[in-house]
Amino acid sequence: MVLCDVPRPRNANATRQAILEAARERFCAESYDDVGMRDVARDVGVDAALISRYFGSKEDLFVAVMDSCKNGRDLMDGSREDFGERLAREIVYGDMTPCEYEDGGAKMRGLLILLRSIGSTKAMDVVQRTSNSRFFEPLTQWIGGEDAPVRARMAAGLIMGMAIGRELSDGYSSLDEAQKASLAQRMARALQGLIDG
Amino acid sequence: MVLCDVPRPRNANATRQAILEAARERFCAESYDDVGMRDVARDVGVDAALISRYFGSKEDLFVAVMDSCKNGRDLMDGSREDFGERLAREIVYGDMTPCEYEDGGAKMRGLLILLRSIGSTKAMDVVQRTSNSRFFEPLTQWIGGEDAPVRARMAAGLIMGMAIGRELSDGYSSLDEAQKASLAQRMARALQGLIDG
DNA sequence: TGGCCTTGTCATCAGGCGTTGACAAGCGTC
DNA sequence: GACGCTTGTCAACGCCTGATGACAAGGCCA
Repeated sequence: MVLCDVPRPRNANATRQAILEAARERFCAESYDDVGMRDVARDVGVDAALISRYFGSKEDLFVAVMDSCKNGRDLMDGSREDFGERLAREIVYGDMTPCEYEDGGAKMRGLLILLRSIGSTKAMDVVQRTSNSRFFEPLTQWIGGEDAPVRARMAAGLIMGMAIGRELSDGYSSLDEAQKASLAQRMARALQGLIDG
Repeated sequence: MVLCDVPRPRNANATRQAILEAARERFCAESYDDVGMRDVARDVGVDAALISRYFGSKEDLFVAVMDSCKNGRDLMDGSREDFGERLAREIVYGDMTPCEYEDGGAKMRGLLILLRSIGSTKAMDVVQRTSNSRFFEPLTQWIGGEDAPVRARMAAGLIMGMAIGRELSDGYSSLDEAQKASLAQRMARALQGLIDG
């Protein structure tokens, strides 16, 4: 989103990194199909051809973006006791759209990117692979114990579904504050129940 | 998917209907962006230009498809007591892909189409409008009682999330039969709990 | 049978996409 | 200061998309 009129110093690593971050923002806000190489290039202030040269193809860029995200595992940062509340708060109240580096909502970013491109045929392979290796499997392992795979699926389903529901209803804008609080509480309880067994 | 080598009898209504059904199958299996007018036309055995003439634009066709689906409300067909079990069974065991008319999985079709195109910027307006008027609002009304909007969001989230999780993990193929049963049971209980209060 | 409205086809358009290879400009090194 | 590698730009390609308007052919009615 930041255009530089003063020419960027010639630095391959920095440019590559800038492309990666711009792409991450784009994939965070739009689906795989809707993100264009030219869009990303414009954000960085660079020619689209450069992206092809640095990353190979659009799909490779997408993979690189996914790899650069602190996927899944971050959801499990913090104590086990308030997992439900943390997640619920993040989804109901957190701002997932701005997508700034290391900031609020950053934890959800990898997941958000997956959800955005979930429908795209072209990205499906990557999405499936990534969601398994970066989301389902770590969550299953983290939950542990009896019936962990099943409980992880349920938790993941609830998390994804609520995140999508939020997108669909524009940040749960039709709910008032009390209702949002109630939603967060219900979600927290449901998630925590799945974690605790 | 059915190609007719013998020329279709000239019948505007029938052709229009055939286009609508072919489009419904396509939108059921692919995202808005991935479905091409030429694909739909080929399925029907007709020229793509005809679709434009009958339906106006691709977006209009998408709207017509959504209108033609028995959305949302169908999820609430049947008794209130086994809502959770019905839905859970549909999602965990039902085949949502074949997408045949009036057959198993048909109830989920409208929802499936929404989920498929959830990431597309071009379809977002229609998706948001439809998911509200055909899914969230009826569900809220059907649940009724105290806190209905919140409980409806939770239920919708769980349904959508589990449906997506299913797509992501290829029909929960990594789970064995016992685990699938456990998943269905957990989901049924969670949903029913939301319905009952 | 001849006319005419309806139904469907065909060629084509403008625009967008990802990608490519040839060229320009910066910058360190000898 | 000139060479040469790196970094970035530019123009173009081939392909695909949704949409349009001119045209062919079926089918009904007089």
